[in-house]
Amino acid sequence: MNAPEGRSAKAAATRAAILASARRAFAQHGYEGAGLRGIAEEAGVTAMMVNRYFGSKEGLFGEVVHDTMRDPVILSPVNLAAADPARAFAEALVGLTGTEATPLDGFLILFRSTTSDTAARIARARIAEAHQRTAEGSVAGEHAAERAALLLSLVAGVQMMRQMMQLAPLAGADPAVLAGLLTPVIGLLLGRVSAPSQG
Amino acid sequence: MNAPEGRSAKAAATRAAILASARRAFAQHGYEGAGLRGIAEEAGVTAMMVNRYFGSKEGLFGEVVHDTMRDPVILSPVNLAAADPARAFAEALVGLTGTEATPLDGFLILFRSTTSDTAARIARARIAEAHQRTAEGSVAGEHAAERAALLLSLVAGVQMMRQMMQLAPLAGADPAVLAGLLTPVIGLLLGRVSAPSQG
DNA sequence: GCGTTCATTATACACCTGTAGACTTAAAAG
DNA sequence: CTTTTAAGTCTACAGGTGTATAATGAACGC
Repeated sequence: MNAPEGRSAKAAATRAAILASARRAFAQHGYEGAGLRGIAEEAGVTAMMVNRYFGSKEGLFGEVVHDTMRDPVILSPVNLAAADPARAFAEALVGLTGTEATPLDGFLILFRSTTSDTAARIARARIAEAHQRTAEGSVAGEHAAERAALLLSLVAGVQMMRQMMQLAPLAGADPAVLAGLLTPVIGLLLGRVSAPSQG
Repeated sequence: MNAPEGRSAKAAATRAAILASARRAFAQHGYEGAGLRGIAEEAGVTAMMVNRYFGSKEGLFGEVVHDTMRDPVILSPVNLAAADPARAFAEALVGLTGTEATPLDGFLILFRSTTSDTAARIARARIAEAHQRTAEGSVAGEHAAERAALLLSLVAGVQMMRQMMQLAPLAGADPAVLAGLLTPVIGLLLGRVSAPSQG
């Protein structure tokens, strides 16, 4: 496909391949369930390359999490700039297909890796971070912290029921219907009342 | 503490001890993360007792899931018989402390075990089952299937953010506040409008 | 009493895990 | 060409996993 120019370019490509493979593996099998040999094989190299480029499995996981969580998780400011933030939010949540690499991949990785103490600590810190960002920037009204937490819970729950449990009405239903149902709920949690607009 | 009468009574006690230990272990570390030796040690026996009583690790997991999921998961009919179903539902959800064995332990076990293909299949079937029960028995109005799925997502999300991610506003906040915030949300999803009643 | 039965343990096996060190191989520099 | 440098692999090790088989030891029926 693309011919690398030098050895260092190839090295960077290998590193990226490992990272991509690791992201998929961690999202699917969790921290403990994913094996270095499997990750390396999917990247086309040996398991030792992981240790060469990332020091250890823990180091690789940290890099993956850092990489995936770099962009603001869900509540990107673009949603709030819309005329109807709740509807924009709902549509953004529903619109994510979940099959490809989405910003919510990070959620899967974090939740699937909570069984490991090492990964759980990282995951909790990331979630608390996202929560604080949500509470400060997106939620209005009283009990903003609680509202933000519930909003985060809803997003996480929907994503899990869809991606992990493959619940039919969420995985294969009409996105418009889901968005319509979610809009008032999210509006309630955001503290910004949105027009019902159903009928 | 309690003196067993015979050897068969002691055997039953051992079996129960293994089952209880396994439930805790699976809920905390997931299917793959939990080790038979650890489960057995916490039950005060050797790892081989697990195979003796349950055949294999997979058999043990199946028994644990069956045992935990025996009672209706969350939407017990008692909630719907209340004067304000949404509020009763919200209070029931918030009231679960999560530290002891609750009906929602099953959720944790299922979600934590989705990394294993074997366990994932069982988990999906159980969730689909709970969804159908919810959609048919508790949710009113149009798009009952989608509403039930979103309600299940909310419950699962709250429980995860609290038990797995230990998000502060959910893990340690005032239950009354959370219930007050959740009531209208749940009412919206149930399709039964509940009185605001926050004055 | 003896012999049987069954709960329980001890030992062992084959496999998998993450990782360390020595080795190979190919690209760059002289 | 030769030498050097770094990417990549091979082999191996210590520890863990689930599990099968053999041995132990105490409670039961006779």
